[in-house]
Amino acid sequence: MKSIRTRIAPSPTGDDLHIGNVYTALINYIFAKQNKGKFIVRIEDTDRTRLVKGSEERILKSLRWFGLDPDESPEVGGPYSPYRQSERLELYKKYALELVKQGHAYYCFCTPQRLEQMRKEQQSKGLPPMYDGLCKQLSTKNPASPAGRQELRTKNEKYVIRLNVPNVGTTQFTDIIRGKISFENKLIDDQVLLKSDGFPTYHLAVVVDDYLMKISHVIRAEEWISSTPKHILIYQFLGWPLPIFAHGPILRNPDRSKLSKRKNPVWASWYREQGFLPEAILNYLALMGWSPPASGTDGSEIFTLDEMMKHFKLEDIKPVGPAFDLKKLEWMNGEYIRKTDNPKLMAQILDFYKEKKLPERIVQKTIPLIKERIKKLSDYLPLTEFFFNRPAKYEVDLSPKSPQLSQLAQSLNSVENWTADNIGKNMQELVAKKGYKSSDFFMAVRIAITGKKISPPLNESMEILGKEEVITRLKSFFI
RNA sequence: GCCGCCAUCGUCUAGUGGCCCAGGACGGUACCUUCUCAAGGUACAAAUCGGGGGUUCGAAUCCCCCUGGCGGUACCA
Repeated sequence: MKSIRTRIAPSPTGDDLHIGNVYTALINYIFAKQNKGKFIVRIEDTDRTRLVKGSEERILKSLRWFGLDPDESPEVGGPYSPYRQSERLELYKKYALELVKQGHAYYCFCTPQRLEQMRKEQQSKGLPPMYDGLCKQLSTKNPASPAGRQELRTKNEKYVIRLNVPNVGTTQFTDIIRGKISFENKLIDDQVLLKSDGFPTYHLAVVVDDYLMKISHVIRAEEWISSTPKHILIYQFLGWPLPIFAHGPILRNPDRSKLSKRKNPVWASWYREQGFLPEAILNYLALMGWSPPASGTDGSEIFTLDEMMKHFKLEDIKPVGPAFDLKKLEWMNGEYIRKTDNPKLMAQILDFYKEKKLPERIVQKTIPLIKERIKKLSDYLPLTEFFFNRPAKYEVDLSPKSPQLSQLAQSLNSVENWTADNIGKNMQELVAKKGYKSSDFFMAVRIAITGKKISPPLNESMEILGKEEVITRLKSFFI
């Protein structure tokens, strides 16, 4: 069997790895790995105007954070280097010229202004905006080689190379996820292949690289469906075998438009900074358009990458564009936090707040108290701040409770063995002896100690804080 | 406009002709537990399977039309 090779091809034009790319990467990764194949990352940096500095590094870093480690990439190299398109310019040029030589592509000298004008006219006539083929006619009128057309022009004049799409027939392909899809050739535009700055467009570069890098399955998002016939034409003109295509859904905003940074957090870094765990995000993403089969699994929506690999089938992905639901992601993240063992969770929290340099001793003790109370790592500090600093303000005015707090301080002073159990017992006895209303009393204590109406369990918190500190905090209300 | 893809609870989905007057999960509501909040448990509400036609003894499941949503329509990817 032919070896399976998949790839993702992010372009470094944004802040970081886009969550939609994470989704595509996940599917490509799973599919490659379950077939003992290779997962490749290729950086598509052919748009010089939109290039964002540092973007590539952050994309690669985020991919590592998710554990979706590529077998070949600009970082780790591989047998088909380089994996950055800006370093492969000669290749694209070579094949573009070959297409020109065969008459499957031609030089175009039209200016952006003319193109804009042309489209305007077409639109006003209700026609689909497409290149009108002016330069193609000129080049065919000239019986010399199409390349000769270039010589007719002044040396410095800018040109592009366009794909010569036949105006008859149809181009079709079978998509693993969607079945047969076909397009009429006469509706396919003479796409620019090589830009005037010498860089290829996506359409040329993707075909050349996928062929040269022996990509077996092109698994990408739905937005590429309508350019696929252009790619197929290029494969055919160059006499190359077609890869297998699979177009997954694109993630949607809650309003169902294509997931965008204006309406939803999209950068991997945002999720990291919010304290989402990479495993949880991947698990959540896996559920977009796919679900574990009823047989062979317990039907749980919580599963590891390994489990997913056992059951995943590319053809089972649903083509419907799913809305991204942050609420469900948060729930799932909470599930993962609760599943994490305490030492590991402590390490994650310490790392998450590394610039704050939280004392490990206290963090360690608080873990059991907050584990089932946080959904994201960023929920930790708001809940536990009182362990590290005395409350700066109190949510309720405690002055009317001063006598009770004073009694408590006195009573607590007699506790010899400062444990949660003993503290609890001592307080219960005081409540019984004095006939306090217990919910009021404990709320007052809670606020006195933590500053807030909502807190981790009181007794345990007081144990961690220590007798001296607890009494000091109580004293501030009656001295 | 044109081309293409898609269509089951608010959301993610199960479901491939009878087991479905549609199952699960998130979210919501109520109750239990409880010194707060969570977590956990139990229950409830929530889809006339977008609409209309077929095919069939029988359709969420197959076919057609309509509608709607989305994507594409760049010297962006």
